[in-house]
Amino acid sequence: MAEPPVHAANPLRLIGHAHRTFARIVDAQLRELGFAMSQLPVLAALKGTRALPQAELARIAQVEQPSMAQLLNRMERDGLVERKRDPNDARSRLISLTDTASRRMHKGKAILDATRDKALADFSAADVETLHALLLRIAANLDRAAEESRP
Amino acid sequence: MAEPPVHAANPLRLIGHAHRTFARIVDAQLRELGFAMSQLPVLAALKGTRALPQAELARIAQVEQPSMAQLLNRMERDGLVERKRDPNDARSRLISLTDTASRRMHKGKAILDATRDKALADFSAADVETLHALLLRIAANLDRAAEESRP
DNA sequence: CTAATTTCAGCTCGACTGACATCG
DNA sequence: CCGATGTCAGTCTAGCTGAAATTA
Repeated sequence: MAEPPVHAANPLRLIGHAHRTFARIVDAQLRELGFAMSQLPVLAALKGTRALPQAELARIAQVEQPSMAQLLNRMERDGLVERKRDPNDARSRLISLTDTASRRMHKGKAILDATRDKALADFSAADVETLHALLLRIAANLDRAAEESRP
Repeated sequence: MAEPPVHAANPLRLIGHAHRTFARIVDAQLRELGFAMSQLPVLAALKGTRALPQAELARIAQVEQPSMAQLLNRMERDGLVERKRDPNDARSRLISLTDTASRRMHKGKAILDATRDKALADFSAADVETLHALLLRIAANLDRAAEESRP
């Protein structure tokens, strides 16, 4: 007994497993392009608009600010983004995409979408809608819980 | 414009966000007890049964073997588990809980369950069932996709 | 003086690769 | 001797917290 994986009625465990597997598949394919999954929200946010400060990117990607700083360090190292001093605020540095990142990013998006489609292969439109609605409720509940514990 | 988080019709992004938020909340509370969320599957698997080899724990917790080895290193360092040589197989070492871990783990489980209940606060039993079924399908699709890319 | 922005240091968790030992 | 199995060692992402430095 107690042999099968212990999902035991906890959807949150399944959520974690799905997330890790998805990231593993996507990252393996993106690596050949010099990208990573975590970078895609940054690329998408910067594509087509003006340069943005680090804190704004952290807010958009929904990660903590130091996590975004580390991510941008790697992206700068890999030639995907540039940091330029903000002429109006010496504390701030504005992030913008390099040309190569700008040119290559649509391929990354395609990989992400293709893998998402595999994950949802046998889903009807109604299934996707149902799942999305349930996940939105969970996310809202958790965001509220997180906010309550750190006021 | 372009202000809202970019969930943009991708349930996998919502899954990632839910997973991180959940882990952050649970870990913050478990830290006060000297636990971490990732350790709970190990504690649960070892509670009440015989000692198990590392590879078996990795299978149960659904992480790769080196990840489990690292996790057990930290748990051994913190006095939660012990490794003893397997008398029947000199390659293998059997993992078992220490008394203190055994005594404290129910509190950890309680925290996990309480946070799960917050996440699913407004869910009916049918909602939970529906979500679970949808997630199982996604997990199966992704596991298949992962297996195909690494044969 | 206070608040905002970024940076730095240190930690956990997970993945991967490659090596090594041992079993059958 | 050989293939399979169990473990270990090293490196890399990606996230977190907490604290310091700079400047508005």
